[in-house]
Amino acid sequence: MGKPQEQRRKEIVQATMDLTAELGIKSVSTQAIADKVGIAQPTIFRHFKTRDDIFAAVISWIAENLSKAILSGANPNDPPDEQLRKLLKNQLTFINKHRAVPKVLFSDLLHLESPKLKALLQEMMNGYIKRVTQLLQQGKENELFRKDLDTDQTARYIAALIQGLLIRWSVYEFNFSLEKEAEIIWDFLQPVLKEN
Amino acid sequence: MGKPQEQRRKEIVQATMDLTAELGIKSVSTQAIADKVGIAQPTIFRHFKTRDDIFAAVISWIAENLSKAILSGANPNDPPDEQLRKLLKNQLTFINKHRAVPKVLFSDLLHLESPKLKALLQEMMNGYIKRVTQLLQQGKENELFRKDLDTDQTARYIAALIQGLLIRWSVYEFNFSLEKEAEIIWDFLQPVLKEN
DNA sequence: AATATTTGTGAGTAATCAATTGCTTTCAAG
DNA sequence: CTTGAAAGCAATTGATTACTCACAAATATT
Repeated sequence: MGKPQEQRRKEIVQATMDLTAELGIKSVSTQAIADKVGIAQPTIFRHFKTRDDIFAAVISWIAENLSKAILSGANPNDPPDEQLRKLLKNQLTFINKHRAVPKVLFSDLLHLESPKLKALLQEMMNGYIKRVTQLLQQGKENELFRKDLDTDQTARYIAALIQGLLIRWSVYEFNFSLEKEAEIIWDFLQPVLKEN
Repeated sequence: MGKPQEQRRKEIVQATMDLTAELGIKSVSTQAIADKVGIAQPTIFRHFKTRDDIFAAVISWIAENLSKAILSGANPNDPPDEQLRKLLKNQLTFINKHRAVPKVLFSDLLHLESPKLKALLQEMMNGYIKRVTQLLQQGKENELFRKDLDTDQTARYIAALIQGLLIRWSVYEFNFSLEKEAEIIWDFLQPVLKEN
């Protein structure tokens, strides 16, 4: 017998993410994954029923760890604007380390293909927007943000801004630091959030 | 003999865009295109050397017509802020009519695959950012926009914002009007562009 | 030690798809 | 009316790929 179920599954997910970052999703065949892990191709199917299931596991991994990263160091005693700043920072720091994220998020997967995967992604994005909306709302209540701020709309645009940024990052071969960009985006957002 | 070269090419490009909007790029096979046009699959290759060449033609078509749409009704006598508003409006109105645009723009194509296609896309995006930067610069000079506006940075973020918006539009099955969203985005941007 | 279960593999299957080939039809130019 | 080129097609090819199957080896259970 080889390695125990759980460890192999993690290895496969990790290999899939590495390959995705390098090659793009389309080129990640079960053969390529098997080669990377160092097992035979049919062995993949001992651990995952289908190829889509592998990507489902990848998306779950990302959702889980991104969520952790965003919450880590979130101090409820901080004022909401500081919490939001940290959220953006933590988010981009995490993605900076995982180049597969934009490739998975903005692949053809997402534009139809598997409804199951699409649902997973939508759920993740909804959670993100919900959290940002919450912080914006709190900031409004504490009079840190402008009174007429449309929290829902703004949260969606912040999410859109980040997504667009990730696309550029991915298209231009990760040739700038996402982490640094967090500061710049935060500055960019100030006039939107705060009174004059 | 069938239809003349140029007309068939256009038909193939159009069919490809229609199918892409419906099914996503991955499902657009040369067979599917041929069926839609009403010719045999090998006939496709009388008009295009490879499948990638078809998508190159699609991207060129988009680049050309998006550029036209953006410039159409651009009155150089308008103040720069009004020109920018119209640019966003025209851009989103155009894309609203062509659902293939986000699918092509944010497909796996873009995340490596064909370097030729990637170069085409980058060129298109660069042209867009250049134009926006120009208008921001003019607005600054006319004191319509804040003095400390980083035109380059802001142009990139406006582009990112639009890209993120297109992703949401595509993911949520085009269930809101992009054209209406143009106004909302414009309002959102006001505090960024203008002095308090 | 005997047995059952899990993990592993080599060989293969079936499907998909872009692209080729050889031949036919259509049409315009001379 | 002939001829040559463009446009068309049926049949096929070659490559890729997710997934299966029959069997072997390793490990856990009794």
